[in-house]
Amino acid sequence: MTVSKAAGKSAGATRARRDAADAPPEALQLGELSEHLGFVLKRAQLRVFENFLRCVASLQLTPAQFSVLLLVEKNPGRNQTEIASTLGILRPNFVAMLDNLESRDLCARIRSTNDRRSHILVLTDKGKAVLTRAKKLVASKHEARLNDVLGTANREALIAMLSKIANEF
Amino acid sequence: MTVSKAAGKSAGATRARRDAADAPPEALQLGELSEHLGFVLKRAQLRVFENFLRCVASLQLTPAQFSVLLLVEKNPGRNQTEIASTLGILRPNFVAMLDNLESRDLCARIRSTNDRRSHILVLTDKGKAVLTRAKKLVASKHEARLNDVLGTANREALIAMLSKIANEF
DNA sequence: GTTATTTGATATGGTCAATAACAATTATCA
DNA sequence: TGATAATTGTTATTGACCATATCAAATAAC
Repeated sequence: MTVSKAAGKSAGATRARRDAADAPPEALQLGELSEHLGFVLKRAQLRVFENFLRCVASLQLTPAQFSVLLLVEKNPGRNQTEIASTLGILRPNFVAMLDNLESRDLCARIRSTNDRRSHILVLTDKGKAVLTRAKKLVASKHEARLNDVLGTANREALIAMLSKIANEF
Repeated sequence: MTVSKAAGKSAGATRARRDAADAPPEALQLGELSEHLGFVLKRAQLRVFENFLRCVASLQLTPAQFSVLLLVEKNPGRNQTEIASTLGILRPNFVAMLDNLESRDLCARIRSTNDRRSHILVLTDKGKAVLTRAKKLVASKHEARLNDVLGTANREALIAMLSKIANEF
């Protein structure tokens, strides 16, 4: 990674390595790339998810799992199809996710008495407690970091723009 | 997906379906979720990638492939390790990607005369032509759509904030 | 000149996303 | 009512990505 020769810049004509006096290899130029929305968006998203995982590492929650717990808390009495589709998760892929949360006693499936095909989702007491702790960690460590980097006003503007893109693009 | 009963809202006590006169089932409340950076960021990114794929569908380029072509064009004479690591792609995973681009005659691997371990990457003539067409499609269809949704000033502010997050978070 | 490092490549496993299909249950309607 | 269609949760399966270990060839370092 550090031995490449900058085009036409090396002192020796056919030399594979730099002399001690040579300049370090130049960093690659991103060029246009850094102006493309998709590129910066993807990179920012990866960083934010990394940071989220670190912030709630003590609770072993992924962003997706956190979203499920939040949505179930906010919408008690809904079934798997409703919760999954709201999060953009396909029903088949939601099964293993719920198996995980249920095996950790964070969430429970309850057969609906109205429609015995469906499973009503609820948070367990442990699930509520974990979610409360997770919210505190996310607010104090994760979202607070965003305020440090951007400032509160910019933070709100960013969220608004991203929501607009998610809804209107 | 449309038969669930809102908690305590249904007229009939143990009825599984709505009467024709019943209100439509309420949409789920996102609540806090829509204020969480990771959530809106991920959703925006998925929409943007979808839109990108549609805009350059005629050229059969993914965002990742477009990034590779752009970076190779901007940095002629670099090897696989350098291009891949700059894009955050691991070297093993970059091999198949290059196999694809090379099989389509968009990109070529050339054994370096300086260091015969490494492959210098260059765009073929066809690769240059495809990239030129891709840039035009992306500018006129994809990035232009962002301007329509946000306005030019906000677009630039958004890119700046996302870059800051990608670099400083 | 022997050993360590680097480059591209292969093999492999893990996590997600997407589709088809199935049993149980419920909806539709002749 | 009874036959048919649709829905719910589930399984199986596939492909796209991401990550680690390892290898042969070439080079670096001592």
